[in-house]
Amino acid sequence: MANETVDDIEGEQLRQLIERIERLEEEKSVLAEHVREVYAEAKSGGFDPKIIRKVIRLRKMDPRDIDEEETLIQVYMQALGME
Amino acid sequence: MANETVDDIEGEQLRQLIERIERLEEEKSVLAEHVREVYAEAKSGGFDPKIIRKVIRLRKMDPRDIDEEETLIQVYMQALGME
Amino acid sequence: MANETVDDIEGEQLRQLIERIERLEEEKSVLAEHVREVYAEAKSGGFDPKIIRKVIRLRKMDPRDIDEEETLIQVYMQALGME
Amino acid sequence: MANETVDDIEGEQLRQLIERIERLEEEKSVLAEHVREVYAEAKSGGFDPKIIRKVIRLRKMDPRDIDEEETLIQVYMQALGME
DNA sequence: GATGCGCTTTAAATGC
DNA sequence: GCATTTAAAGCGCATC
Repeated sequence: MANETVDDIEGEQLRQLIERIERLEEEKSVLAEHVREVYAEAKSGGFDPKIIRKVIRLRKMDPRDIDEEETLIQVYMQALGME
Repeated sequence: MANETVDDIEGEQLRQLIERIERLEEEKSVLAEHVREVYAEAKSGGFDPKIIRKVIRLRKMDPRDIDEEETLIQVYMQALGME
Repeated sequence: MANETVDDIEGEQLRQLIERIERLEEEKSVLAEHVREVYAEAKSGGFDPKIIRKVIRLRKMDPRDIDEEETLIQVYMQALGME
Repeated sequence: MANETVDDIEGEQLRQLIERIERLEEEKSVLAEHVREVYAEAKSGGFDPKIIRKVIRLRKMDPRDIDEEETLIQVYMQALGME
């Protein structure tokens, strides 16, 4: 109909924004489910999911940063007399 | 080549599992970025992102559960003399 | 002894800082355990812990802010035709 | 007074439970604030708060578990040809 | 140089 | 008890 109010229009904008978000979140959920399945598959194949997570995190980091951080931890440990 | 060891094979399995996870996580990141963009768009359009998040959460809930929860909160509030 | 190095001193500073943090965190853990116990007690007394958490959150908020937020949610819901 | 209702009594129970929780949470907040202050002090003394957090986490772990985990990560890395 | 804001990570709580 | 989901904290950036 012709007599839409400004509120109708804003309502329509809001609806579209929300539906876009909901659609994207739904897609994220599907992917997250797939990730869980791969971890389950890895576990049943004898791999440790926890370690896999740490390895993936390390692969995302700059090797230089990894070294730097490990070195600092060692320095602090030694300063504490923890070897 | 013919003389792959069991370790090679397991390494290959591990690599494939990890790469599948990394690919899925990358896709999730892209979607998450899109979600952020929609929220930014909503904000620039005068909508409150925080409220939008609450509305989306409410839309996912069973209306019956929403009522039930609100009622209970009211009961507890009154028991506390908080109106 | 007299020949402490600067590193010894820094190590000692670091140790003291870390031990202070660990002590404070330990005290926090004890309190958190007590909180869990009170929730368990409430539950066994027939109260719903989840609702209690929400009530406590509301009690921490400025009543003015609570109203404002609820109003906005209603406005958005109506704009979406969700009643 | 004598004519309290059951609801009054339950309301009183609820109030006491909630106030105990709020009191404990308040104490936790105070301690958390102190923790933040110690980290700030450490930072101004030239220590890296992020590394301190990691060191504290390591100190809470069983050294045996730390070694085991590091070893596994190395094994996985090598299986992936990441050194 | 400090403060608010958004994102990321870590811890807790709920449900199975 | 484990796994998922949710709340909180820390961190970095961008701004004033």
